[in-house]
Amino acid sequence: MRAGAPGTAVAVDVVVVSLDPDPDADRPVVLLRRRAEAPFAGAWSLPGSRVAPDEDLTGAAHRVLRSHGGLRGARHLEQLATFGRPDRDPRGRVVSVSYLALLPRPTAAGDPTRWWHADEPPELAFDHAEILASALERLRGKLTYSNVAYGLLGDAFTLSDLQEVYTSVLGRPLDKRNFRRRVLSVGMVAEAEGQRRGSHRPAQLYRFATDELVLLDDVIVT
Amino acid sequence: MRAGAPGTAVAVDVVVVSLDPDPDADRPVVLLRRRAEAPFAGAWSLPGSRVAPDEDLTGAAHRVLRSHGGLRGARHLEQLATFGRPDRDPRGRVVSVSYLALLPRPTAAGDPTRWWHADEPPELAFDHAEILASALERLRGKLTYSNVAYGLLGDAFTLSDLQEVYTSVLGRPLDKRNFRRRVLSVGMVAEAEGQRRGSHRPAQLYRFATDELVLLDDVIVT
DNA sequence: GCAAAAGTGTTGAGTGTACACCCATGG
DNA sequence: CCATGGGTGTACACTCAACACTTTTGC
Repeated sequence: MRAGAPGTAVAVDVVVVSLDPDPDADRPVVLLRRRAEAPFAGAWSLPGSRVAPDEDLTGAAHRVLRSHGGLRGARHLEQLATFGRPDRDPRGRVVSVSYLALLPRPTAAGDPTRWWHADEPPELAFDHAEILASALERLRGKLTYSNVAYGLLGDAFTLSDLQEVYTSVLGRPLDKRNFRRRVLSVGMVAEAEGQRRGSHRPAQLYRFATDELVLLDDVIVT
Repeated sequence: MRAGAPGTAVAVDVVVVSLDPDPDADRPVVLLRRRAEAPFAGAWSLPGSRVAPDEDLTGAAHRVLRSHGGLRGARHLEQLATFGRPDRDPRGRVVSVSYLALLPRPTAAGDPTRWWHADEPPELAFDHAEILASALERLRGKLTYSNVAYGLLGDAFTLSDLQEVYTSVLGRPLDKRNFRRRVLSVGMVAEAEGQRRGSHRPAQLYRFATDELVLLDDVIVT
């Protein structure tokens, strides 16, 4: 592929983030793909693709998600930044538009992809370590002043689930009473029908007031 | 130019923002270029350029600033977003990486460029109206939680100058005492040597504590 | 009855907001 | 002495942060 094509190519790379399903892990995970060929053979990279000539950038990002099997579950996709150092790809000039995708649970990932803890990634190809870092920073920032958390939760969830999203991504504990008061008072979530049962007191289910990104006037956590 | 070149081209477009020097205007201004040729002949566009094969994206943005005469005075340059609708340029596929540049005063602009009030731009070519709008939104946001204002002020300025930057860009008045207390308490500025004199009490000069972008823990204005 | 997670209020400290007058200079 | 912008302090309302125990269920 790309045998000596001249000029500048445009690609998208997608940082696909979810949460470790182990309830005790409390860590975000990211989908990476092992590279079989040079350059960076054996290293891991973000899933990505060249942008087709008549394809929208967002469309290309969606295609990358689709091409990884079960990644239909993405509930949020946003553009991050564009990386264009001339030497970032040794094969030639490739400008990379990066995207952040969020999904509620890691889908089954077969070779050559795997989920990694986002805070301890393996050796990454190209400038993908930089892209990953900026994605995580953006996500942490947006949690505090928007409802992006919807990208990491299903349609119905408990307030403990929601709090777990926050503690996992931010990497620190939050006070339960203050957290609940806050998310309810800013109107981010509303009660849904039903409860979740377990070997303990049932928990009220909630849903997001809206499934679109909303920037909040107030901040959830400081 | 660009006679039938296939594939995807990459360009940068720069939203150059400053403040109307008329002290009563209190409005941000933006540099636009009148298009002589099709497409969009007669319309106005953001200054921009194709990215050269061995050129960094940031380098291309700097080159665009340099190529417009006196624009050496830019004190801030940051990437905004990348626009890539396949049909955004009728001549062929061009992906545009947009940048925001700030400078303290509008420099002399000769044909075919002119400064326009940013809130009442003329008819714009391509998707440049969208790019301009997102630039202004980003600037307003960053004023509140960072020291970007340094991009719109010289090395020494009075606190009234600084407040004028805020009221111009945000488009609303701010309480003088609260504003001063805030910018001083977050350590954004420090006293400089000297005063500015006029037909009134002299004003203490200040400078920014740092000339690099700093995200603040606290917010200047709500 | 035990384990496990859900759910719930109050208080004190600190911060944000509103507000009006005197000061120093140039002309 | 007048006009112009520069500079300053306080009181009140509100918000934020810290904190521990009871409830409901499954087993």
